[in-house]
Amino acid sequence: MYTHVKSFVSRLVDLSEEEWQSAYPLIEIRKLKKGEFLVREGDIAQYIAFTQNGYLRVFYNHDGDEITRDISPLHSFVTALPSFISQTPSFEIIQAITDCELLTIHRDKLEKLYNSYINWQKVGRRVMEEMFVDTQYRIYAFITQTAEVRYKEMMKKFPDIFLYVPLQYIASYLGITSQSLSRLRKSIQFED
Amino acid sequence: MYTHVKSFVSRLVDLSEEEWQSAYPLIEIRKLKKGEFLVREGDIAQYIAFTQNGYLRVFYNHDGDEITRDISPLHSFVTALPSFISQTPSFEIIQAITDCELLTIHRDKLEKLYNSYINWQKVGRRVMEEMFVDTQYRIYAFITQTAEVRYKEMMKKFPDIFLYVPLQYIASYLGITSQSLSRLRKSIQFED
DNA sequence: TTGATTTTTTACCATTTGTTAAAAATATTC
DNA sequence: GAATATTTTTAACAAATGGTAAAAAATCAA
Repeated sequence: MYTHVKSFVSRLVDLSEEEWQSAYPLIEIRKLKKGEFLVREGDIAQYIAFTQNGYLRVFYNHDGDEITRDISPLHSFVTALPSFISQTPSFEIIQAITDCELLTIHRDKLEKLYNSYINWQKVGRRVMEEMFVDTQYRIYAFITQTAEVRYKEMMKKFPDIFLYVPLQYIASYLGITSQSLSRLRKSIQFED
Repeated sequence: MYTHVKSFVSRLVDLSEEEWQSAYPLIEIRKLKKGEFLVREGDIAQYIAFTQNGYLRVFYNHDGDEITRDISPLHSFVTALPSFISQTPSFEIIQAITDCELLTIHRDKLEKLYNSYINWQKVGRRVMEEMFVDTQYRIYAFITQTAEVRYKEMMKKFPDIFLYVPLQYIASYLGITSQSLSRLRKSIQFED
């Protein structure tokens, strides 16, 4: 049940059995059908989710376009952080790209867990550090790489995502239009 | 002395006088002349810095080009995080753009502080959350905005940086060449 | 399966940004 | 202050990506 989240967290902080036991009762399992929403625009994000199964995308509406900030890798944490932190209405939307099974924890319960165990507080910090570093690398990619290189790197890093996620979302994640991605894919086709 | 860092941290977590007192002895003041380095390529980042005064840039060498990932706003935390976290040689370089006065804390002492006070652990988490959210906004900007808009937004948000920081670093931060920035500035000149 | 809807591809032209090289402006050093 | 080095600007052309429109392909729903 908790295998994936345990191995994710254990990589960052070594938690005692007691610390784990105190967390389990706080976790709620939530299933989303493809297309369903975890957070709608204007909602206050109450949950952080771990993707036990399936893929989520985080996006927002920008002049009628949906801008994809994130496509969650399998077995990773996802939330609309600006809303989750400050409990303000979310501009970010979280939607299931495929059927999903999520382990979620409510903000208030997480806060309590953080305040009861210094090690859980540490998990929160370490997870954030990792997410920050990942995002930094993505910024470096935007500065130094063409869309073609970003696309190829993404295929290498997340091959599974390409099996399940519509290209239009991938295009937006890469910072280009779906037409540009299509052209780019065509030109790659003839390379090898 | 600690006014700026205290107001930065207090915005995130409410710390007791005792918690502050335990932190002060760990802080080392470090002055850098313009051009000096806080972290060199290959160093292991041992310190996190708070810019009491002056501006730092974080960059790395990419095929002979210096790619600027960050120009630190006044009164903010700076470190080469990938190296700092994992204590591996840093590809990121931190250099003083102007004369700087930094409040620094050594990694081991910070780790001890984190492990002694749940509230300091919380500060670490909250700082990371903020940095992550800021970086997300920057990614949104890369996806949705032209370099011209990114430049204008940057001028609005950090007008002081333009007084002290060479344009070539700003260009790199914006993800364009200094030639493009120059052209862009010229075209803006005649708008109003 | 068929018809409707959504997604992806194609094509053409416009815009943005990169590349290279040189000139001009500014800062640094002796 | 003159000489040198560095930074910024300019220009012409090249490459990458966007915008628009429409067709083709794939997917979904009745």
